[in-house]
Amino acid sequence: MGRTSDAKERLLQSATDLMLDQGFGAVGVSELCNHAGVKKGSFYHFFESKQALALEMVESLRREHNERNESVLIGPEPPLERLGVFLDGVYAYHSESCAATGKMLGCPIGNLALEMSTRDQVMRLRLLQVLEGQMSLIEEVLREARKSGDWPGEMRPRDGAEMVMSLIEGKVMLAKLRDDAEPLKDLRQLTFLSLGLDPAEATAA
Amino acid sequence: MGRTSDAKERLLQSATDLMLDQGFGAVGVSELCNHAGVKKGSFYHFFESKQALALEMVESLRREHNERNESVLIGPEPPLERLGVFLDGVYAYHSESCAATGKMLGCPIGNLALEMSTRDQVMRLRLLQVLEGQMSLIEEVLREARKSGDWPGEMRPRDGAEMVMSLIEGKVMLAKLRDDAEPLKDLRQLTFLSLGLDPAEATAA
DNA sequence: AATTTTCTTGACCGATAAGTCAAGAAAGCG
DNA sequence: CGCTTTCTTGACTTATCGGTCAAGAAAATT
Repeated sequence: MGRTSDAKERLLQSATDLMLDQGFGAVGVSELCNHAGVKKGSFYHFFESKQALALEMVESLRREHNERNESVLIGPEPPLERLGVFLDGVYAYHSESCAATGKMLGCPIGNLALEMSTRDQVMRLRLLQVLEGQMSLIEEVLREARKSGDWPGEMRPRDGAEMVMSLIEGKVMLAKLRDDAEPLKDLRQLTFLSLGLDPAEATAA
Repeated sequence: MGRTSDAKERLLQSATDLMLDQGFGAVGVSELCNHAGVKKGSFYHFFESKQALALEMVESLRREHNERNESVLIGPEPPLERLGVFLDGVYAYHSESCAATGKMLGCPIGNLALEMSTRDQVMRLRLLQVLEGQMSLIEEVLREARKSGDWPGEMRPRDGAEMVMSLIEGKVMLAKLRDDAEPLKDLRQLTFLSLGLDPAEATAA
């Protein structure tokens, strides 16, 4: 019933394009509308506020993120191999987006987190959810690696997952500050070393 | 010659108070002036732009940061003990500022880095300088630890320093997303484990 | 005391911010 | 076809943004 439109999808796409680069605050509603080829009135037909748009954007980021991560981190392969592929994927992602845009954009979640989480509790909790979801996947991988004997030591899988996540976010921040994705190239090796694993051996396992 | 004033210092102080909480973009010049008890005309007498103010703020952050870090990371104590004290200091800092403000503000440098570094190259390079300075100190500590035999293994001090820094920034981000400084409590232990050290033993060393 | 320099004040600028609204156009449905 | 619902349009509001300016007040210098 009624007219159909893909304006909402275009707005969400423009939001990810612009806000992941410049941040939430630096992108105006008008700018967003221009980029999407939509008039401001239509914007407020689909979203009750700029914040609401951002929340939907995060939700779609979460879905996308989660889908990709699950497809990599869950599977029949040995757990540490899955983790390695995941870590290489982080480098590949940033390397490609860096080459495509000419800028090192950084982590979509991390960027929004540091910009907004002291000012917007709803947003903070959503972003936390995304990160916790990702950590849970890593935790499960580490749990399996412990069980299969691939990951010796006494570090708890939960703590290990937090460590891996922190290492990723920290390194991505460094890469962004250097405007260069190359610092992420050794993410796999660095992470494996931090977990107390021999990278060469763990990859072969 | 001419009138004297501490308005500039008050403005810089207000800037750290407000921008470290809300970010650069979210704090207006007027808000800044109100907080400092200074009229806008005076603001532009001392700073040629809002960006210039922010750059001076970063410079003062750098000095303060560096002073504190040098006093902890350089000294006659065993290198790993110094590193341990430094890491505990990170927790202490955030724990106190969190208790004082009721909010987990996160890393001053990291916050500005993710907000501004894709939009302002000058700011990006300044912030990078601060982080590189901090990493150099850690690198030197690791170099000494390697030399004295306290830190075995083949990880290069430079890579170790990057790892430690990434771990800190990543964990601080997580703490900020959780609005709680407690995740930083085990920063020392976690870092030592990542470096391939037994935390208990390294502390005793 | 007179001069000169520095700082302060408050009114003001154009631009842009997020958000509103009423009227019209397009499509789906009976 | 004709009705109804959904989407689009563009003009509009109010507030705030970063920044300017000219004139005056205060202090240091001579």
